[in-house]
Amino acid sequence: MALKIFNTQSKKKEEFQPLQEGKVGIYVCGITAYDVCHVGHARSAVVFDVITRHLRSKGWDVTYVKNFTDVDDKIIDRARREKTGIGEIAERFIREHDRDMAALGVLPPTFSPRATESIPEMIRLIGDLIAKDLAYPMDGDVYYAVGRFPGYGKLSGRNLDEMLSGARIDSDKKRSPLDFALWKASKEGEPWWESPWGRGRPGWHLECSAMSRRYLGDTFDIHGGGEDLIFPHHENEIAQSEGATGKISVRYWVHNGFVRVNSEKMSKSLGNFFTIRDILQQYHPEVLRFFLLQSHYRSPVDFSDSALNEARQGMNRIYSMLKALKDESGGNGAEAVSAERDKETAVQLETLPKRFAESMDDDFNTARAIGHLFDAVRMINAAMAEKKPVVSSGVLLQAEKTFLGIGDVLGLFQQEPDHYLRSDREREAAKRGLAVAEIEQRIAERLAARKAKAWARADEIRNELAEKGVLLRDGPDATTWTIA
RNA sequence: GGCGGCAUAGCCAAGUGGCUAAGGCAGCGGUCUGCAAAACCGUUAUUCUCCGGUUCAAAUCCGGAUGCCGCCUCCA
Repeated sequence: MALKIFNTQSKKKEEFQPLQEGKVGIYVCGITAYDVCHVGHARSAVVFDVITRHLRSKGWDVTYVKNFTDVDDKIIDRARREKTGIGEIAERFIREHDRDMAALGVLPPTFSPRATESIPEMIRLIGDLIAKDLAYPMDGDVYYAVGRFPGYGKLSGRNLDEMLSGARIDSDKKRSPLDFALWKASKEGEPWWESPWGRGRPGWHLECSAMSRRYLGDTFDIHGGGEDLIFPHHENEIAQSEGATGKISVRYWVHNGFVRVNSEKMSKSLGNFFTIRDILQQYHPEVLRFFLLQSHYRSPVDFSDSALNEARQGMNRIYSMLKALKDESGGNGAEAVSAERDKETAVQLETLPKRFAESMDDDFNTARAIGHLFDAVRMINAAMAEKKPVVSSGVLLQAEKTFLGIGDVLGLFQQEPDHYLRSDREREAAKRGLAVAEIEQRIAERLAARKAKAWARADEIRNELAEKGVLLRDGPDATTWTIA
């Protein structure tokens, strides 16, 4: 099966061929470490985590690089406000970032370079650009001469003249308003490094060119990031990298869509953001992942509590099936007769990984892939619901194995089903200020009433709990509960 | 102002020329159940924002309108 990837530059789905047989290099723009991450960052992280997992599941040896910007105006501002060093600020928020990512089940990249570790590479890159007359020093700064790079605008689909007409002048040091800083002379109290142009620090765009080249080479397979980075950040990266090397730098550009809140982009500047950790207090990390993966990575997603709750219900459906599967395979279904349903289910399960992989190969269509998953859920439930145990232990085991295998690619279903469902109940109960022990006490009372066939009493307790949002489910020998 | 994207059921969301327009959530009817819930079965868009056009054939391609969003300043 051939993998197709939508390339931002060509605006088409293209068949993906790694540069080197069996190996894939992927670079994703990470965060500027000056604050905790919000759900927008979570989307980018989860999307590229799943992309990387899928590439690996295809047998490729993936080198995944995601950087940290650890020197930047915002970091400097914050350090100043908090009367501490930029190193401390960056260190702190890198740690917070790593904590959030771990909680989200995002696998660590192969390399997580920090900008300040590649200053010599950046200085060399600037030197090459100046030598090629693509950059010019000016009073301790160095600027990229955008007009001298012929391909400028090829990623974002803009042309220089149009941009020039709308550009505003933000510095009189630049020859053209579109030129951007490769190196900034350090001002009083700012961090600096020695360079041929004096003490200063690197421009933001330069960092990614230097780091991607250092870890992945002049030309590499995939470069990713949020769609807000297309212009100017990624356009400038192309100008820098390709200007310096004369080679194509990135073969496939991949950009994820935004997380929105009430139809507006979630962002720091709008102030309409939710931090990852706040959301994870209210929802299981897999619910957040599932929510994000239910839409295609290039579409915008609208973030809301009700949307998360819908995702939560969907996850409960799958985990309930997985739990039933476990209960069943440990129980009397083990030596079942091989009925028609059994064969049907087995066939569907055999083809599920293929259908899943095909969806993923079609530009990482997780939404469709998840649809296939639910088809299988219904079938497995149907097989288990038949009166007689018509599903053989082999099929049950296969079902479990298949779901866990697919879960490895999506980063879902990693929990023990029973544990997941219990933690969901407990979390939801806590949100509503309900005590689990009290609920279970009432359920025990009701169970006693039911045994005595005191139905009125039993229903009274059930209604009382239902008013609080606690829904009961009577099993053969126990009553479980969930929250609406 | 320049450039670009999106519009599919009550809500979310796949599908980008031709089989019955996936799937989830919510709802309704049934099976099951002491009654429920869950699960299962059935059902919920003769139609894909609107108006034209191309085609034997369009949600899918083209033109126009309307609405929403993004980038052009830092931003995943």
